[in-house]
Amino acid sequence: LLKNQKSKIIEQTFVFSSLDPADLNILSSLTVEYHFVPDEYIFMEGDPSERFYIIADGRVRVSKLSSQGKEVVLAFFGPGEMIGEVAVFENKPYPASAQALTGVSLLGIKKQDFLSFLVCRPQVALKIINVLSGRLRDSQSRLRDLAGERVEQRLARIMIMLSSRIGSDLPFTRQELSDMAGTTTETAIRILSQWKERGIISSVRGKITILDPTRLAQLAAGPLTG
Amino acid sequence: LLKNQKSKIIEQTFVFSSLDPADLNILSSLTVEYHFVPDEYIFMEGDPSERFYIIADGRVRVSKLSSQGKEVVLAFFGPGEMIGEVAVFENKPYPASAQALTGVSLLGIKKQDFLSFLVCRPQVALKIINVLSGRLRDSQSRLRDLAGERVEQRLARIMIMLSSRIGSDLPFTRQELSDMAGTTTETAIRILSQWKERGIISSVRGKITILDPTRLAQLAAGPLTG
DNA sequence: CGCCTATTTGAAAACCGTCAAAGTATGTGG
DNA sequence: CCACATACTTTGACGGTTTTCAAATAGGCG
Repeated sequence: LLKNQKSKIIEQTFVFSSLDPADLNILSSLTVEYHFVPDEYIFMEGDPSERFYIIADGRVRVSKLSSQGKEVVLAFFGPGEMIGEVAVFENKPYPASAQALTGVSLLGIKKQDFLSFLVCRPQVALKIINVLSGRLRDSQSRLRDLAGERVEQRLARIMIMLSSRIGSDLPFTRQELSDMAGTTTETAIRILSQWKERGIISSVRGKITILDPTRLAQLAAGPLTG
Repeated sequence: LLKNQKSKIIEQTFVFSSLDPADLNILSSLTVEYHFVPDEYIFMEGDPSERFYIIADGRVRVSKLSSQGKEVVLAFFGPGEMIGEVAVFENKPYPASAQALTGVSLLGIKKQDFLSFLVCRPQVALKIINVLSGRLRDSQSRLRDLAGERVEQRLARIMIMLSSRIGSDLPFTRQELSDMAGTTTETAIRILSQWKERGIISSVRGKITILDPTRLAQLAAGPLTG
């Protein structure tokens, strides 16, 4: 990839959108390009963290394993988003695994290079604070859901969250949804079957379409409380 | 409080520990002192966020409510830690409620004052990034636990996490523990009773003492897997 | 067509929550 | 100092949600 193309990709991310051309140039010269095929792991939970990545193209799933080997999906990320940054800022191993869902192109930046770059660019630091704050908010909201809400509600909320990001066509299997909601494939299937009967969703293999966002939102809000 | 005393408090926090005396002076002049009695709410989930707080003294519980009104505890904080910063950085309402557990003294800093201060102090911004990264890591680790582990394991992990921060004497009721683990008081009691019989813990009203950290760690790791 | 994966369904059981009741510390006021 | 209120702890029984295990069906792709 040419440095010019790298700059274009970097410029389109939220975190680096305010960089002037000179800084953009410096930053892009610090990046190295990486490619992954579908299902390939970009890094694994516990790996030493050498760099973080900006997603240039494709979709990435970030997950952790429970002690029983059950996969718990933390988040999905797409073009323009960062992954692996928590490990870099804490100077610790990656806290979760990242797996390519599609073909994925990444720009990687070495830990030390980036920290040096950051010290002189408080604007970028503030944007990173912003991104981390948003992720923390999401994460804590999901904590509340997992600790306090029933499976049906959790599934509804996950689907609403996903549809707000990628539209009403959700390219996920029931297993992927159940991993996100912290439940099992079978339970997810049973609940989605009910929804299908009631006309709230339709689905074909590996894809779910939300037909009635209003009723889905009612389900997400909880059982008839008044 | 004298400005000098405020500076001493601020200086002892991780985030502001590297500030030089001049900056320390500026920052402490931006703070206002607040006091809360036990059980009083410092702010509520959904309140507009005007400022964030540094804890000078006392302990604070941060929690969210589920749709059924069940309280889910996100974290406890003590002297030198920040609360309410996510709301400030995102310029959104507080995502959770903060309640004083003991008598609490706080230093509050207005949103806009702090953001202006931060723009010129990248060192502080980097420390904040560090703190947020750590909290995100914790939060995601708890997500994994809630989604993938059994109640006994979650309780064991919570207690280990707490004891690593405040020692082997845990000043919490079973209800507080159950709110942290995302379970009910009764279930927490049943499990802790078993542990007491097995000599892993002892307890008096409102306080639990860990007697056998090794076996507790085994429980946290999960059922005999091999 | 054959293989792999996704979806579906059923039955049984485990885990945990809910409800109810009683016992036990702690502190308060008389 | 005792009585009483309050909050924490304990125990039992029951039931519901969800998981687990098993097996069958169906869609997509080489």
